[in-house]
Amino acid sequence: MEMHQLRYFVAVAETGSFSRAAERCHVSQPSLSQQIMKLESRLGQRLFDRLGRRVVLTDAGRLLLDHATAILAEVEQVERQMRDATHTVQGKLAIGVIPTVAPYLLPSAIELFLRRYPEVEILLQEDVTHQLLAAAVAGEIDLAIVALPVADARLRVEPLFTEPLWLAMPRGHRLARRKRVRLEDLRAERFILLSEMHCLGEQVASFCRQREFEPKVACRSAQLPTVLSLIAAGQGISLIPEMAKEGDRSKRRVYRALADSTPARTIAVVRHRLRHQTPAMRQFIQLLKKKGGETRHPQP
Amino acid sequence: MEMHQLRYFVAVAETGSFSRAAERCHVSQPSLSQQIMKLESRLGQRLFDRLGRRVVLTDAGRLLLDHATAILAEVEQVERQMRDATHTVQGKLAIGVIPTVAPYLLPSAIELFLRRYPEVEILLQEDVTHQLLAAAVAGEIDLAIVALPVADARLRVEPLFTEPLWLAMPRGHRLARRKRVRLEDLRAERFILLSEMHCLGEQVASFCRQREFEPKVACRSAQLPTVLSLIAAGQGISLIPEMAKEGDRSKRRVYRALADSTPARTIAVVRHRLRHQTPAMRQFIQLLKKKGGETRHPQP
DNA sequence: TATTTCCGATAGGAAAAAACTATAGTTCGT
DNA sequence: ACGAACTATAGTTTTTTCCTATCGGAAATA
Repeated sequence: MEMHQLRYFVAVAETGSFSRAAERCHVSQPSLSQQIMKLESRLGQRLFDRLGRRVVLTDAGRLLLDHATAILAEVEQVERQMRDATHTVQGKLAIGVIPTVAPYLLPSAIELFLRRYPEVEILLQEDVTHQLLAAAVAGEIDLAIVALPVADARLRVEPLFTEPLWLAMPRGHRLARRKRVRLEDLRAERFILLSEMHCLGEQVASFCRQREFEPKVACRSAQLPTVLSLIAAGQGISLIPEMAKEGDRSKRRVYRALADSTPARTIAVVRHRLRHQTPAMRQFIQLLKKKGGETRHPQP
Repeated sequence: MEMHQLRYFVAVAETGSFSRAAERCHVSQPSLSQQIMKLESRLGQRLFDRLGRRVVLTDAGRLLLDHATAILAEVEQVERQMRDATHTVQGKLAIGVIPTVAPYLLPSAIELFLRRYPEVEILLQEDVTHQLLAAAVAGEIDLAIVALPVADARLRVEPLFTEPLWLAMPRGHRLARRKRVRLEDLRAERFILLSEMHCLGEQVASFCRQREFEPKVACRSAQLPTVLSLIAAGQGISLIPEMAKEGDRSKRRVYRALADSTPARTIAVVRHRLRHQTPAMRQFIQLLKKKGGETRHPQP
């Protein structure tokens, strides 16, 4: 049962004539007759009674007509939709975000985006970098928002912005009194870090190691709010991304920049190098860039 | 957009691989790849992202997948239905019947038939012979139940049964006293006939003319119940088919057979000579024959 | 009734489409 | 870096579809 056979069939049913149907379908009458006969033999049913000059549907033909018109209508609809889809921002958009970015950057970005493009359905996946990169490689998500570095030849990395990490400590901490805090001053401090799964945990640790001291780790937590709570409770200090600092409305913590060397992280969009880019993807990335540029320091 | 392209497309989407899809579809991998590419160019959209070893749907592909599976499911369904239809008594059955037969023969026949074959939908058309024959020729009805003679080379005529016409008169009529009524006795009577449109009207008139007398027509009515009422009211006599006589529960009319020559009419099924016969048609005709044979005199 | 017209089916050959084999060019895991 | 796995390309063959010409039957016309 082929599509053109259904087209010919409907044409005959509607015109009541093989000749007129052939004309309408821009084929010769014998070609059309053959295709109808082929369809009939495939279905094991006569579809038309050839009553001399007139051609009428058999009962089987009437049954087929309903389905045939439905099928052709669906085909037409999907073809139209596909043509529209070329330039329309629509469809599903699967985004992966790391947990130390998700709650600060995404809600407002998604709200803005959906207001502008209500035809898009966003599927959000929050997970650690490793998982997100695997998902991007596997094609399970359209794009991942993670922190650099990302080293995978299969992925295309596009930096969005760089934000500083702030030294966070409890209100009344000895370092909080100083105007300028140097890295050296942190040697004696106990650090509260995220678990090794989270890139931010490792970033802070490796930042310290690069400056040649091994941070004393008081505790490794699974999520940033817990880290902040522990800091407020006086259990230690940490380096906190600016977007988290700005979201922090509590008076129990204070933030200081490091005077001598500024730790920072760069947030980037990552997608599969071979993945086709839909208008929705393009627009969303553009929005993220704009949003990053507004409040933070963009970086090439 | 061809059916096999949709089949290939769904196979790739489900297996996540061109090679495995080709295997499933029993074609070579290059053939399948080409058809997918052809489909993509026809729709103006990439359907899959070829991510090295893995193949995943694009957004457009996801959209198409929904429609494609729906279309293929409908195709499969209709093919199954068509195969069943070969031997199943089902579908629509358009029947035409003349008014002097319809109310007596059809209700019980249809009820019996539908109880046996509930999958059939019967469309009843009640009209005079001329119209019914035209409808049969045009293929608008599957079969017509009319009275003979029918002279049209395009139609196939199958007699069902022959039934006598009874002389009907008002209770207390002078002829009602006689045991045997002869044709000769009718010369003086006034006849109540159906209009010329109805075959029965002409049949009675021509029956008389064949016996070489012109009936005196008191009135020509549009339907048989009216004729019966007028007879009861003493306005005249008529010749009434046996099936109408048997349906007559009134005491105000009496019926007599004609002694010398028995007028009769033969009821037949008529259908287009070239029309394909469905199981439903075959079964319905068989039922009519059986029904006719039970109560009346079948005729070859 | 004979004739013309209309229309679908058939026959045979041409064109188009889809299939295959072989192989090139990637990607990706070891 | 090598080899296995996979898709794309090239060139050819097979299958399918389409066309022209014509037949044959049915219906309208003369």
